[in-house]
Amino acid sequence: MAREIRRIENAAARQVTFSKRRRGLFKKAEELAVLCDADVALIVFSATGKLSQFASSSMNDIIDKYSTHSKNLGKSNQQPPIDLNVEQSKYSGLNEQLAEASRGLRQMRGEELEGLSVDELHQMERKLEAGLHRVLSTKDQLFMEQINELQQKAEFYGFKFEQILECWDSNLI
Amino acid sequence: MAREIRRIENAAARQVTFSKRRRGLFKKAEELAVLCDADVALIVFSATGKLSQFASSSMNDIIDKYSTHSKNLGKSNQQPPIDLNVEQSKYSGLNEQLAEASRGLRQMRGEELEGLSVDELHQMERKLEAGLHRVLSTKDQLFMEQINELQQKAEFYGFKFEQILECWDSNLI
DNA sequence: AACTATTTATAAGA
DNA sequence: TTCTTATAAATAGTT
Repeated sequence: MAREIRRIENAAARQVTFSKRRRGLFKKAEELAVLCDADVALIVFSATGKLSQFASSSMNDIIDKYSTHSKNLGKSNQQPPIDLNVEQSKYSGLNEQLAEASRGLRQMRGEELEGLSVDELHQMERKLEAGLHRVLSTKDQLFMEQINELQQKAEFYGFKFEQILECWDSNLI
Repeated sequence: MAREIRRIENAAARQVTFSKRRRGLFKKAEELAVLCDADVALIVFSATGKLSQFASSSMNDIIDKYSTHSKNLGKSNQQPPIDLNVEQSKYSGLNEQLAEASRGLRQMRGEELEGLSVDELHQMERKLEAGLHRVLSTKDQLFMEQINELQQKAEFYGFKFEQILECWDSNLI
């Protein structure tokens, strides 16, 4: 049953549909970006105000490019004080790598199984497991690196900030 | 006919796919906005630089809302003082969850396969895949949350730091 | 969350 | 580009 495209009145149903469709939408946004080499930014606020976002490169870059393109002399008064664009682009690169790895697993799985012997199936299982572990550890490592970097950044600025406040309190400045 | 999600090398095919999928993506973006009362902004630059956009309300409003949301720096010291221990404990909780999920997958795999029919093996493959995807997305989400938090923290302190340096330079303090 | 019946999207070919 | 059609993917309704 095709559903009419108008606001779902029942709040619970609306929430369920939101979850399902949001996932689908983000997936397709990423697919478009990868398949067609497009630059895609997607921002979604739920009815309750929760933000989800996707950007194939850096969200800030895309928004800037958009602002220029649409001749919008507008504000965009925000430019990150520290270099967070670097973090973001690094992160989307990570997404690509993960997509790649997952694709590999999917391919490995996708081969026709009907013709194979039990032994061959067993081997395939092993390959699958090996692939899974490679994916998980690659991913772990990348995430870890990024988290460490951000943590250091937070620590650094946090430290500087505290330091300055201390001086301030002591009337050193 | 499933197509691998990687850049389409043939330019003509890429263009055709871009047209088709872009249409689909915009349609779904609008449907999500209407059905679920969400605020949605979608910006797409083709590989050749052409802009397409959709916004369920005003693009500028959504971008502003996004900017505020993703870097809520403006107001005074409302950000929690830096507490990296919290981050770390959260992170180790995450590791536990992952270990758990992986164990589940391994168990699922570990059953004796010799006695099973090809059909049953097929089913097992499907379960494995489903499990893998659940693991990956749970993990993604948790990492994502953590990264966002750290990013905001880094942004906040970075911003404060810059602000203070500016005052300093202007001899305001 | 998981499953299934349908609908929708889309890849390939014309 | 647009149309057609076979197939894959998304999702509405249900459990």
